[in-house]
Amino acid sequence: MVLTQRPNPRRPTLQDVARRSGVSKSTVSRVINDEPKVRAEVADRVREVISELGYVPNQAARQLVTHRTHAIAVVVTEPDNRLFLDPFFDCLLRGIRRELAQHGAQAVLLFLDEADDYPRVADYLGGGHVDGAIVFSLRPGDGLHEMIDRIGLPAVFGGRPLLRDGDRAHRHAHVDGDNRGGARQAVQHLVSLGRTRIATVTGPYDQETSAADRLAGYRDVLPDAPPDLTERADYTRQAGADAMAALLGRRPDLDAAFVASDLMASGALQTLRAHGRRVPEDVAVVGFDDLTGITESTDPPLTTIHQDVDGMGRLMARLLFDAERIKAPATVVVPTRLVLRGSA
Amino acid sequence: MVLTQRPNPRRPTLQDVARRSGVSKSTVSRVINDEPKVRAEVADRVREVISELGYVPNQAARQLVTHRTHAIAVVVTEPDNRLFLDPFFDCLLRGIRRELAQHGAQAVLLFLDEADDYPRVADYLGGGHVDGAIVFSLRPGDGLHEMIDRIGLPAVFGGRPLLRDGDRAHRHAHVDGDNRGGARQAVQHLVSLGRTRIATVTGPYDQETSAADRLAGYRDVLPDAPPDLTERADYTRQAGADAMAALLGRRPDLDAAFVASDLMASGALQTLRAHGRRVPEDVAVVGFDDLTGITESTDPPLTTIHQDVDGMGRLMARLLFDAERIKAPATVVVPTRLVLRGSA
DNA sequence: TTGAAAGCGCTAACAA
DNA sequence: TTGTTAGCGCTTTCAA
Repeated sequence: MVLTQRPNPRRPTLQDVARRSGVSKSTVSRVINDEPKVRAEVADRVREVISELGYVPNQAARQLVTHRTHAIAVVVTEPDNRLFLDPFFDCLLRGIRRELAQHGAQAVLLFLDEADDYPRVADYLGGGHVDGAIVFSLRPGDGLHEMIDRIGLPAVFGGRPLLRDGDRAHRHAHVDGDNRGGARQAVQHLVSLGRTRIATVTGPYDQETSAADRLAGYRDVLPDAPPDLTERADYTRQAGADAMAALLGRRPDLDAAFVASDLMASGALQTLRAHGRRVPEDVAVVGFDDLTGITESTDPPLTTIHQDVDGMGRLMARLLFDAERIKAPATVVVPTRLVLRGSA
Repeated sequence: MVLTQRPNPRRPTLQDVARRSGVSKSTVSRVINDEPKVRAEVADRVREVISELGYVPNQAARQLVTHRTHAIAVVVTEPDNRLFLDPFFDCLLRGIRRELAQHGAQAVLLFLDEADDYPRVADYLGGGHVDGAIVFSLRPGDGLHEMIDRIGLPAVFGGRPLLRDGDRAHRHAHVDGDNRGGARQAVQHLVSLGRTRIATVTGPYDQETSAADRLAGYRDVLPDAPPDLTERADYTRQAGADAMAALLGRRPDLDAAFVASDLMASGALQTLRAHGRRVPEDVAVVGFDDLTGITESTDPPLTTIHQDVDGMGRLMARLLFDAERIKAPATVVVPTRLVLRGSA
C-alpha cells in the first residue's frame, strides 16, 4: 500500500516541544495529559510552543504504553444495501455515538459484508486499533465471537445471540429489544378488542432472532392459533402486502393481524384496502418498530409496538464503560410499549 | 475512560513467539510480514507457535516504526438524520470500501455532526490512527482543511470546494460529479424537444455547491430565461412538489422543467398530475441523480441525468493510492449522461 | 515540581 | 538465511 500523497515526513515530537520550551519530555507529557503538578507558567509556555509547532501527540506511541486508543469500533453488516436505508439503525447508531462521545471516545464504523472483509476486520479489531467493539448482525458461526474472545477485546453485541451447538455467545453482553414481550403486547391488545381470528405476518424467523421472537410472542398469547393464520414474509413492504393477500385468500374471515414490522404493515394495509376491508372496523392491525415516517403516514395511522432505539444504542455504549454494571456478561432486554393510533 | 470489561491483560508478544519457537524476533517478524528469506521449515514452525499462542501483532508498535496503519478514515456529516437514508451516499460509500479493500486498507467511518465532534475527530485524524482520509460535506471555514494540511494527512475531498476568502481548499484533491455539465445536458435535451418555456426547480444553491452548479448549467443553456421560471427548493420531495405548484401559479404556460434532483422531480410530477398537466405531452420533465427506486417508479418513469456514483467512490479511494496520479492536487469532475425514460 | 532513565512491541539496518 | 542492535515517540516509575 503506497500512498500517492506522502504524509508529512517530519512531524514535531514531544522531544522537540521539550527542547524548544526548555523543559524535559516528562514535563511536556504532564502538560499534555493535564496532570496537576506543573507550575502554571511552565505549563503555559509549553502550551505556547505546542501550538507554535503544531504538535499533535503520536497516538501509536501513546497506545504502546497506555494500551488505550479512545476509539470504539461499531461493526455492522449491510446486507442487500439495506442498512443505510434503515431508520432503525440510523437511530441506534446515533444513540451509540452520543454516548461514546460523552465518554470521550471516538466511534469508528466498520463494515463486514463480503467474505474477504472478515480477516481484515479481524486484524483491525485484534490489532489494538480500538478499546472495544459494539457488534451487530453476526452470522452464526462466523467466528467473530471467538476471535473477540481470544484477543480479549471488550465487546457488546446487538440482538439476541443466535446460538449454535458449541457457540459460547452467552459469554458476552447482549442488548436486544423485547421482541417477544412486544409481540405479546400487540396480540393481547387485539384479543382485548374482542378479535378472535388473529393472523400474523412474520419476518424471516429462520434467519433473524427478532423475527423468531416476535412469532414466539404471538404464539405465547395464541398457542392454539391455526397454522393457516400465519404467513412468513421478509420484513419488506412488498412482502407484507403479498403475505396479507395470501392470508385473505386462505382466511377471508380474519378480523385482526399482528404484522411483525411497520414496513410490512404498511404493505398489508394497502392490500386490505384493495380487498375492500375497512381498518380497523373489519380488520384491526398492529405493527412493530414505531418508525417515524411510516406509522403516521399510513391510512389509518398505525397502531404499533414502540422500541426505545436511541436508548438501546446508548445502553450498548454504556455497557462498555459503566463500572457499576454487570459483573458477569448478560443479555439485557429493553422493554417495549404499545402505541395506539388508528389501525387497532 | 474506564472500561468495564478489562482487555486481556497479557497478550503474547513477538518475543514470546520467538522464544517458544527457538528463533529470534527478527525471524518471527519476517514470517509475519511474509518476507521471502526465511527457510520454509522455520517459517512453518513459527506459524504453528503463532496460532498456538493466538498471537496477534500489536499494531501500535508496528505503526510506531512503519508509520502505516492500513486504515483510511471516511469522514461524513449526517445533517438532519438524512445521510443514512440517502441511496446516493450508500452507493458512494460502497465504491470507496471496495476499492480500499483491494488495496488491503480498512475503511473506518467517522461522523462529524455536533460542534464537539470536531476536536475529537481532529485528534483522531491527527493522531496517526489512519493513513489518509476521504472527507465529505465540509462546512466552509470549519478548519478541517487546514488541520489536515498541518498534520500532513493525505486526503481526498468529495464535492466541489466551496471557497471562502483565504481558504486554500484547492491545495487538495477533490472529486465531484459534473453537476454543471449534467444540468446542461438536461436543459439542452428539453430545448431539442422544441420546448421554449423551460422552468427549473433548484436545490439550496446558497448552501450546496451541487445545487449552485446545476443552476449554473441551466443558465449556461438559457442565459435569458426569465427569473420567474426559477424556483428554489431544498432537495426534498415535498419541496419539489411545492416548487412546481409555485411555478404553475406564476407561469401556467410552462412546457418543460429541469428539476435538480430525482426526489424533487417525483414531487413535481405529482403536482403536475394534480394540476391536470400531462407528462411529457404538456410538460416535459428531466431530473438529476438517476436513483434506482425513484426513477422507475414515477409515473411516467423519469428521464434524468445519471452519475456513476460507485465509480466516483472508487476514484476517490484510488486517488489516495495510485502513484501514477496527479502530481499537483486537482479537482476531478466525473462525467454524467442523460438517461431517457418517459418524462421527457 | 521537575528530570533521568527504562521500556512498551515492533521493524530495519547491519553483521554474521 | 538468521541474529543483534538500535530506535520509533511516548508514559511512568524513581530520584532529585
